[in-house]
This record gives sequence, C-alpha cells and structure tokens, in this order.
Amino acid sequence: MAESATPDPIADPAPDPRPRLPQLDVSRRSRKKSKTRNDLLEAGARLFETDGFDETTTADIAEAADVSQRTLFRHFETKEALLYGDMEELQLELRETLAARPADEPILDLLQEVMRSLADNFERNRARRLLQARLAATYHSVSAYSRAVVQANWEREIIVAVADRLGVDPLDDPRPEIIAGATMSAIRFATRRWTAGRGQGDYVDLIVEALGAVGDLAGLERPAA
Amino acid sequence: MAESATPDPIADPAPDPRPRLPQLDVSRRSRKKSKTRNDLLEAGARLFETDGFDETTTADIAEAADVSQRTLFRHFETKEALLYGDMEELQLELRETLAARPADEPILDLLQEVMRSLADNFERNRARRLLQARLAATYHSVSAYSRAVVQANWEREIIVAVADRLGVDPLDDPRPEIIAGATMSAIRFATRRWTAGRGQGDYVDLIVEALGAVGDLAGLERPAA
DNA sequence: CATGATAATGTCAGCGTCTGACAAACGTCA
DNA sequence: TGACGTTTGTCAGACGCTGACATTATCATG
Repeated sequence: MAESATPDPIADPAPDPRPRLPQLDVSRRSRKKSKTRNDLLEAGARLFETDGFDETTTADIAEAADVSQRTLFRHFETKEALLYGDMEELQLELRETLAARPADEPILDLLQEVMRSLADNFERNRARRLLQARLAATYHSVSAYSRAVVQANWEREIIVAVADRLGVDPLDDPRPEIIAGATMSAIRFATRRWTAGRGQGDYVDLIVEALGAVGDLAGLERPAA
Repeated sequence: MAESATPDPIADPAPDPRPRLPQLDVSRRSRKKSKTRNDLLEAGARLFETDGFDETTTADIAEAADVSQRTLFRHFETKEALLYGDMEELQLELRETLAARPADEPILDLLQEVMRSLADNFERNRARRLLQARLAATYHSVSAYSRAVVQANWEREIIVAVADRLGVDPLDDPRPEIIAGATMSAIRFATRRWTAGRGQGDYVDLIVEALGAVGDLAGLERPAA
C-alpha cells in the first residue's frame, strides 16, 4: 500500500494553484457515500415500519436501497445498528449540552438539561424515535441493542460529565455512575410514557418530573425520621 | 410514514412481568434432562475459558457434551443464555431475599440486603462469575446479554420489591424504577472492582459502600445548602 | 410385561446475519 | 490522461438458530 512516502524531494514546491478552499467533506465521493448510507437508513425504516424487524431481511433492505448486501454491512455493523443509525447526532448533542453547562451548576439541573436535550431530539425526530421504541418493545434483539449500546452510550456521557462536576475519577468514586444509573431509569420511565402516548403530551415535563424523584431518594431510604 | 408508531429508542418491556423460575423433579427422565443441561453448561464454560466466546462454536460445545447441536438449542435459547445458564438460581435467591425482608424495613437496608445476596452468590460461584465477567468485558454480544437480559431481570425484581414497600404502582410512580436503576449501577460498579481484583477482597463491603453513595444523591444535587 | 402415550434427542435441510477475499467501478488529483 | 485510493459488487463461506420429521427413551396402565 502507499507508504505515505514524502514527495519527491527534487520536485518543485508546486505552489498550490488554488488556495485550498473549504473543501469540506463535500467531495462527490463522500456525498455519494452518505447518500448510500441515507438510502439504507430510509429503506430500513420503511421496511421495518411495514413488515417488522425480524420480518425484514438485510437483503431486502439492500435491495430497496439499490446496493449490495455487502455494502449494507460496510455502512452498518449490524441490522440493529442500521435501525439506530441516526443516533450519533443525538449523542453529539448530548455531549455538547453537557459540555456547555457551567461547571458549578447543581447536578440536578445538569441532569434536567440532559433530559431536555433528549426530549428535544425526540420531538424533532418523532417518527423515527417512535418506530425505534415500538420495535424495541416488540423485538428482543432490538431492546437489547437499545439498552446495551444506545443507552449505555448516553450513560457514559452522563458519567463523565458528572464525574467532571464532582472532580472525581469515575473509576474510583461510584457516585457518578450511580447518579447516571438513576438518570437513565428516569429517562426510560419518561420515554415509556411518551411512547405510550404516541409521542403526544409534554415529554419534557414528564421527564423532568420523573427526574425530580431522584432527589427524593435519600428521603425514601430514611423514612419516618 | 408513520405517525402511528409508538415509542422511543429506549423502550424496555417495562417493569412488571417477572419470569417464572423452574422447579425440581426427580423422575429419571428429568434427571437425564438436567444432566444433559449440566453437561452443556460445563462444556461451554470449559471451552469458553480456554478458547474464548466467539472462538467457540455451538457445535463444539454440543460435541464436547456429547449431544447434538439441536439439543443444545432445545436447552438454551442462545449461546449467551448458555453462558449465563446458571442464573435462574441467583434470581430465585434474589426474589426470596426480597420477599423475606420485613415490609417496613428502610429501603436502603433492603437494597443492602439485595447486594449481600448477590455478593454471597458471587462468592459461592466465583469461578463462573469471574468467567462471565471476563467474557462480558471482552465480547460485545456477551456484555449486551448481561445488561439487557441478566441485569434487566434483577432490576425488575428490585423494582417490584421497592414498589411493594412504597405501596405504589411502578408504572405510575417512577421512584421504584429510579431507585432500582441507581442500585444496578452500584452493583455494576462493585462487580467491576470485584472482577478487577479477581474475586478477592470483600465484595460485600465494596458493594455496600457503593450503595451508600445512593443515599448521598440528594445532597449532591442540592449542594451548598 | 406388553403397549400406547409422552417427552427428549437425533438428523437433515435451510434461512439469515455477518465476514473475508478479490475484482471492478468510480472519484481524485497531479 | 493516467496513476492512485476508495467505494462497491460478487462470491463463497462460517456460524447461530429453527422447522420438520424420525428415533429412542421413559412413563403410566391394563
């Protein structure tokens, strides 16, 4: 393979003719690539919606997107990853939200912000989120992926952010992980309700209300004073 | 498209239906059956230990247990279920522990009891628990199963028990689920440490210490009084 | 003890996910 | 244009897992 060899030492510096404009990932190649990826995402969503998750084969999806099955698996590691293929954006938002909050903000407020960020994304991608939730409620492999991959990723973001706020190492101090665990449960609870209401109702309020219960934890454990 | 959908990417079956645990029988038929099952369990553990999880095929395990591959899948739904095939006992212990505690016991004490029960089981099955933990740390499919199936089952038990104590419906009141989520995180934290120490050291103390941090939650969220 | 019912296992064929290897098509850049 | 790197297609195959059916083993009864 190309041994990243330095250019011929003799050759002229070759003053770049054009002043290297933005040239973001807008090359035709990458555009085509993300189009393929998008076609797969849409084809998958459409087929999952009409036929169900297990009932749709990866060959079907590839066919509907007019690419080979092999190409599908070059874009997505698993069939489940294809269903959740639009989640990187969410995780980015989450990370940015967490990073943007003031360091001295109370943890509870931070967690509320996390919830708002999630809720916001859910509202903006209602159809897809509802599809994902419905499939997760129906198909075991989907709920497993949701829990073990998607949610575990969110949880990691929260752990890191909380550990930061507390100024501790999450490997030494269990509190960030515990707080994140409680938060994830609040998220699951609220999301389940949102789902049951088919995406109607104020997701944010529901989720914040549920989170508020986290603050009651200590009180619960030491009842009747 | 699909407005008619349901839920979001999170969706778990929701905390309610707890699976029924098996029971004993003494006929020759069932003795043979459980012997076969046990042979598979042991063969699997041995091969996983020496060769790794992905590196061991279900055909290998069936061969080592001297049964057909088809029989393996009659005893275990998946390869992962085979690795965790000794978990029903643990779940039974957990449920009994929870049921045995006085109803007016403080929640924190109840959770400590859960942890002790788990820790006890881990000590008594050290080799197998360590194997499971090690494989979960290495193989994605194993950690996914652990999270989405094994731990989700424990969590459900806790949710039901806590909801009972609080006299609430876990579908209406988010607190049981949140408390259970925090507890599960404490368990993961403690277990990770136990695993890192190769099963040495006082698992119980570690785990209880971690759980104690749950009680600090409220304090953390409302800092500077 | 013979016999029929029932449960566990074996055998076989096949589907579906996912992967490696290699070749062809395409975009990029000099 | 031509060399190069990237994306895709094609092919073959491993592996998990399942349905269908045959076979064997156990159990309950007369």
